[in-house]
Amino acid sequence: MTTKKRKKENVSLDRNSSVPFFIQIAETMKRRIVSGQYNPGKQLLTGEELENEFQTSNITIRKAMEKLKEDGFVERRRGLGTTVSKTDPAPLGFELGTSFDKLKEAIKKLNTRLKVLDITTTISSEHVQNLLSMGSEQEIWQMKRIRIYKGVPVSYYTYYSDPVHCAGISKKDAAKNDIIHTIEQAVGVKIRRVRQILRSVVSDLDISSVLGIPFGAPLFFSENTYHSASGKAMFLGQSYFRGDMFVFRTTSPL
Amino acid sequence: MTTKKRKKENVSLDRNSSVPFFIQIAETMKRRIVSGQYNPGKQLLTGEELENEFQTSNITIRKAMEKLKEDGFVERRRGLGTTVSKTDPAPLGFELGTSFDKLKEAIKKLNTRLKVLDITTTISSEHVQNLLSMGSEQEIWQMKRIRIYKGVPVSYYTYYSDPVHCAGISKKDAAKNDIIHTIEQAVGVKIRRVRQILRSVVSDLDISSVLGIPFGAPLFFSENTYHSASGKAMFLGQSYFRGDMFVFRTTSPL
DNA sequence: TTCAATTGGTATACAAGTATACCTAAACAT
DNA sequence: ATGTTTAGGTATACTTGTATACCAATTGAA
Repeated sequence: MTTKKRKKENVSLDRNSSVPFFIQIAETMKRRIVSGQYNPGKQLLTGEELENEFQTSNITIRKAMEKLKEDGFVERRRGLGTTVSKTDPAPLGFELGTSFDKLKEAIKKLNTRLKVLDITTTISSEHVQNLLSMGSEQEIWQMKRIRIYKGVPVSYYTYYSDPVHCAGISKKDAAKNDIIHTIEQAVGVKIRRVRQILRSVVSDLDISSVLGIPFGAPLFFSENTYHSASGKAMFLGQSYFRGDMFVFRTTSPL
Repeated sequence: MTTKKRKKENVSLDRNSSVPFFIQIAETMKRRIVSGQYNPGKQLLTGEELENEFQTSNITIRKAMEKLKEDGFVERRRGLGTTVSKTDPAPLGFELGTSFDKLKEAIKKLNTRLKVLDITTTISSEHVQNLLSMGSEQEIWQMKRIRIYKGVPVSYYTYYSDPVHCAGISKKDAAKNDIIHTIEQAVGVKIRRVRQILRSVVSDLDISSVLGIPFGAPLFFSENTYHSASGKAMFLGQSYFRGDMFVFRTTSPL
């Protein structure tokens, strides 16, 4: 064996993961390619080097590269090697502002429609009860809807509020873009402050089913509480945004 | 067969996923539990119901429930059923503001230290070159570092800039919290505007290795460009934040 | 032509995930 | 006591992912 290539060797497979090695490798290489770590025009990355880097076998590497080939990221030719073909980063996306008012404004501009999935009143979780300062055995009004862009669901919303005010909200009302306005009118109180938290999470089967995305796909999770002037939380919204379709953008003067 | 329980049946396994069914189910149930969809005190969710809901077999459901049991979310007793035990949501976390200045401020308050992984100059990707308006064959200065909290890496940063200004930046300088200040001094220009985009992504092997998290774990990816008064991008930062440890929070008056 | 490099493939072996079908054990109500 | 409900388990069979150790085919250079 000739010592021609330096070892890299700080990356290793996740042997606790249930995700097959060849998928782990394919995804990792995909990100390296789209982030420009390999010269797109030509050459690079031989099977043997990859076997060494990821400490795995012929077959596993070949399966990984087959997947990259299927997905159109590389071409492979006997005797020549593997060449990077496409280097496209993300496909399409919506850009949203991070502060609530900008988010709302940005979302209005999108050419999307809303579909109400259901409106119910149930006993809800402690977490929701606490956020809305409601009693533990009290029923709560709950509305679920999705946002659809070109026939594709892109985000999923659940809203909670006091049933005594919201019982009269119709499916038609609930399908309107400006849900806060609808609620304000139902509750009879002006919303003066919104508290928003934003998390990065992955999709489980419930969300995958609604949004039609794979299990484990990245998501933004946003939880908003809407407060009256007196500071009381009137209304709670939980939203999931497809990570492959949404980007939050801000420009800050320093 | 008695028709005692209504069908739910809109959720289905992701049969294209490489993640085993029992993991998909366990993760889905975990989220249902922590989001309070099952009464924590007692009862609920029998094996047969789950077999029906997820359209799978005895063994698969049992493996899923074993996993939930291992993770401490349920207890199972023969003849009685499965009871929800803990309902803890997320463990610990940092709260960051979404706008850049708030983020910077929030991060300073954290009791963390920075470790510089390496400083190099290389040919970088088209994407980085474009953002910094540099020539395609031009070398670029690159610095990688991680933020460590109680011995655990929590975020991973890569910075790019023009090598003619940054060549003199030492590892010690690079380990300082206020990297913008360091760069400003090196480049000799005041930064006046920051453009930030925030994405939700999942970890690949490269990031998993650095942050010590599982493959597929959720992450925030933030890309910041730092502009001078003239509008020129002087500096580029790419950051990954552990999704299980960071929350972005804003409060907006309406 | 010959050789080295590189992708592609075969054979064998083992482990894990899953399905089907059936059986066992504990708890409780009647 | 008996039966129902529910978790736990067995047996068999199939598929997929992976490792090891080979071999085959293509390309280009010496």
